[in-house]
Amino acid sequence: MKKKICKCIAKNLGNINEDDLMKLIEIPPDEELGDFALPCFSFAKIMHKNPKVIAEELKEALQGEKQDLGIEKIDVVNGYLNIFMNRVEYVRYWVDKITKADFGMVKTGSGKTICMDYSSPNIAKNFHVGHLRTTVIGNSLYKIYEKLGFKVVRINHLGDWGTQFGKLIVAYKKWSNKDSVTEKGIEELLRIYVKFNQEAENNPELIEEARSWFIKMEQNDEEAIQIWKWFKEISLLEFTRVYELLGVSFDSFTGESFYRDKVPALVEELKTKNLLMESQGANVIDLSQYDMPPCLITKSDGGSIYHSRDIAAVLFRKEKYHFEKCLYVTGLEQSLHFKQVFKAIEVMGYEWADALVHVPYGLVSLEGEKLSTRSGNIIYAEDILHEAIGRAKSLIQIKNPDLPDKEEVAKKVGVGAIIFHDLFNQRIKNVDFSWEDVLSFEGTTGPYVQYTYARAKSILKKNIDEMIPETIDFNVLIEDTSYVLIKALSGYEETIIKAAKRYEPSIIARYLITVATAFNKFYHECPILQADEKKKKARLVLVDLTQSIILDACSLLGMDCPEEM
RNA sequence: GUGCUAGUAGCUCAGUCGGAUAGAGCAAUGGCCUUCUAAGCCAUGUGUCGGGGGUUCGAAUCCCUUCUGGCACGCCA
Repeated sequence: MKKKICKCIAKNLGNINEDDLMKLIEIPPDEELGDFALPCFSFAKIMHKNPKVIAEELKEALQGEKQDLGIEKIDVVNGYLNIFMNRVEYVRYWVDKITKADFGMVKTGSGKTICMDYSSPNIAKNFHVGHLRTTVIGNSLYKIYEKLGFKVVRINHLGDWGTQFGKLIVAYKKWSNKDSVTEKGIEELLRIYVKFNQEAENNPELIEEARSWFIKMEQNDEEAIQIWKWFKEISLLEFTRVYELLGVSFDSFTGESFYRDKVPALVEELKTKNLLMESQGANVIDLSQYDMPPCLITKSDGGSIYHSRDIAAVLFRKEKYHFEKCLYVTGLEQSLHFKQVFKAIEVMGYEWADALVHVPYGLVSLEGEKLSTRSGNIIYAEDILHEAIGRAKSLIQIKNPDLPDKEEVAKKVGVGAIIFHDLFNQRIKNVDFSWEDVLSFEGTTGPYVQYTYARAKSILKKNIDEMIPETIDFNVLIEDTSYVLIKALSGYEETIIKAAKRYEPSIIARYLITVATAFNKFYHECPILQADEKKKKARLVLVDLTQSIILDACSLLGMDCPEEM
């Protein structure tokens, strides 16, 4: 619709092309100012005319083609050309489009592959609020890209290799035993890890001992590997519980350890390409000409480090998956690390280096303090989820005690609240964790959206015999409240594309609020069951479209919607 | 010190490839359940868009500068 209008305007303006016009045309801030608007100020200079005059001339020029373009009325206000669409035509167009399979969207991904590295918790540590963010953001981006027709490879790049396991082995041998770890699991691992760090402050020899155990691991020492494997299994058990609650899964769990035997080949390649430099006993890639600190490849003790493992990992992924793009959903604090890794790939001569994207998110703190396992200033993902589910359960008890499947609904609502809360603001914002915010179920929250869905579903259920009619009277849907709702629904495809382009699930979350708000107003003002047949039929179609878009958009966030709540 | 990042209503934030009176939610106050789920709807108030320059017909948005918070700057990840 917009395109057709642009074409016509371009024809009349002469020296402006259609694409530029598409960008200029905007949606007015107010319903009373029409459906589309063209500010004519930029033409004033070129044409040496008053913008008002230009707008008037355009208005005249378009008069003849109004009907053809589906335009109802054209106004000129303050140098703006305000275009009012014929509502019946507009409504018909969008209802037709959205009713089609997948809301009539175009699959732009055309099967290309995107690798996504997210969640990636560290073994032997608890899964906390911070991990929740990368997991939920990553999962949503996966759904969004899949929706657009990309093939996404979900990689959980487990933090399962590194000096910390040397520490853990030392700590295990000194302060724990098989039975305690078997019994208490990750909790025990955490306890001895914390103890190690405390002891090491006064006893640096412990660090040396830990380093040598890690070297043993890198040399495939049987005892070291056995303990490490055991710790890994214990950790995965806990992570799996959280993933199941969240409804998140992965295609690959190849973590850092998987790349340990691939680092030597990388070192060779770097040597051949004359990129490796010795510095203070370690091997580095000098990046000073790019104003970056050097990128560490091997430590002075010969061990690999996360830079080199990340480089080895991306080379492997490119080889295996032939990705079009590779995303890393990690904290903003790792920006420099990824800049270095990406630059390393570039200087190694791989022209696809620009396919690597760091998708950063802000830091989570607790009462203004950094999260820290050691000081106990920490909140675990599982606790948050269970707390929210409990909250949902008690609300159901009050608001809808006769509801069947209370447990199931409480789970969907509680988890939905957490996911939505985590995705509602831009990724980059720092978050100071607050129970009050997380457990809020009113206003711009997940439960609000789910509630809206349940309302819509409930209406439809009461009209099972009232099949959604093929032909409806679109005139019913042109009054303001319905029209605003349809306009909101019509923005779905654009919203998904924007969210994908900016790697920003919050755009979907905000969109859902817009749709839900428009629907709740419609719900309040336009009776359906009591309306006459003509109105009832048309409104039911609108309820059905709204319901299906809410459900679909929620799924893009990784959120479930109960049919009743 | 260098770099990255954020600064918009009392609080949490949208809006930032320049455009019409800067918008939501929370909190506060008042109204709406004999009508489709009140986890809802409606109404009311709040702004040096961190400060200062500049570009422009027009700046929260672009450029410069400055202040404040968060973070990162080689043998942890």
